[in-house]
Amino acid sequence: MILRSSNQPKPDTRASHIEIVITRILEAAQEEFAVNGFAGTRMQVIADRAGYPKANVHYHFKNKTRLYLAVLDRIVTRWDDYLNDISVDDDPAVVLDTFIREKVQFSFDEPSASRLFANEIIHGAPHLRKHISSQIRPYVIDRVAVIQSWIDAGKMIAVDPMRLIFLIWSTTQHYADFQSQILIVTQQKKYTQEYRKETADFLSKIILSGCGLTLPNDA
Amino acid sequence: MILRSSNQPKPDTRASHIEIVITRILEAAQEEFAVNGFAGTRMQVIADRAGYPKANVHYHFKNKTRLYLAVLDRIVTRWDDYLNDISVDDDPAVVLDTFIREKVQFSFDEPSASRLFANEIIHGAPHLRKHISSQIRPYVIDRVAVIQSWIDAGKMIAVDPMRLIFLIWSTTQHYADFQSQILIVTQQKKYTQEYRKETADFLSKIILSGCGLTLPNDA
DNA sequence: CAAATTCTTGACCATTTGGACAGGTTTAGT
DNA sequence: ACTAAACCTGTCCAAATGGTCAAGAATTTG
Repeated sequence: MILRSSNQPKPDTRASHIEIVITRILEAAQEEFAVNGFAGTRMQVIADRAGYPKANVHYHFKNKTRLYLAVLDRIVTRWDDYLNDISVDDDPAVVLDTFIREKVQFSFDEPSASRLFANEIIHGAPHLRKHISSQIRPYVIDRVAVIQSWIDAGKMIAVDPMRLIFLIWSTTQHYADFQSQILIVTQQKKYTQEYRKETADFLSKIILSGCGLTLPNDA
Repeated sequence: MILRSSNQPKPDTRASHIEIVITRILEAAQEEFAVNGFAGTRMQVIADRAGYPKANVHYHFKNKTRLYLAVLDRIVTRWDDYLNDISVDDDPAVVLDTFIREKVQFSFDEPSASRLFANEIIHGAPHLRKHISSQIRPYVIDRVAVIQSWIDAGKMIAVDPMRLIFLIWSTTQHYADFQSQILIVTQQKKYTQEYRKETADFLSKIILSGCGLTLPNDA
């Protein structure tokens, strides 16, 4: 009795199998690149981590640089998914609160993505210049305009909108990028669910307060 | 006529000469390590940058790791010099303002030091664990106690002191670590004096405000 | 079912790079 | 001035590593 695979949802057809292989390699690569940087990462280690021979990795990704770019691209795409639209009519407090909490969540949920990104920027963003000027910059300009309109409408006190965005980025990413330092200073083994929540609350509260804002449902 | 060198301040005595050599190597190494990370940095490039043959670098520093540690140690020492003492009797607004401005200045003045440090932390602080737990942690605990006493005395609103310190660290260091991104987004070639000043003003203002503080001499 | 295409992998290689070393040079001490 | 110690550097090398390749296995196609 030969089982034709077509009656099942093709659990192991060529395409889907490759997809799995690619994903496993990308995930392994992301962890390694995040921890060791580009130069410090060994193709052999990525291969081992993914569970394939090194030559297989080189079959799917022409070379180390291409693999790195693929990882970066994957991170950036997922990053963009987080970007929500905001409008002049929204309540600044609600928007900023949501924004801060989403960023905090991303940092805690995908620290290696955040670290890899940070690493790339620290080293001069050699592979991200284009993405920054074509994607991130327009995004920032857009948000700046909205925040400025809030200020003009007297909805919040006058603070430089772009630096406000940088401030939110830096404070939220800090918990991923500087995780090792924070864990040592706070003497934790890993972030607890409670610590994550209190961090989000703290950041939201102090930043909103810095903008002269309070959440609608606040006491 | 033989010039005895003892009347002059020995401009080229052995010790002082070595000092110069060591310093030049350390400076070159700091720049390279900051930009390329430990693994990505070539001893040859450091030597070239310092202006000595590679073998000379290896004479003064046993190996790459020792050189890296020496650079790190130099940074950490200079870092510690920035740490000013604070007391319960001080005005929170003044202390925080000073602290923020000093950190901002350090970021702008020594970006490579900040980046190298950040890099080390991102990669799990393999060479700084001890320093963090023996130097940084006590420092933080100390400041936390003072801030808490301010809160207890009603001098500022209740915010988690340790997270406040992390917030100041992250926002100030951001301008060094993420310099490449900020310059692209703001379309600058380099930070101007004006940008530096406005950044310090912005951060001081929004953070103090977030703590419910205002500077004594404010309008 | 046979051919063609795609995927997998062990073995191998060229290059890079940290570092050793020996011999030469300069400085300090007496 | 002479010796010993410290410093400098050209040359060489072993190890590590990204990447190649050819042959074999699996899958799709006609």
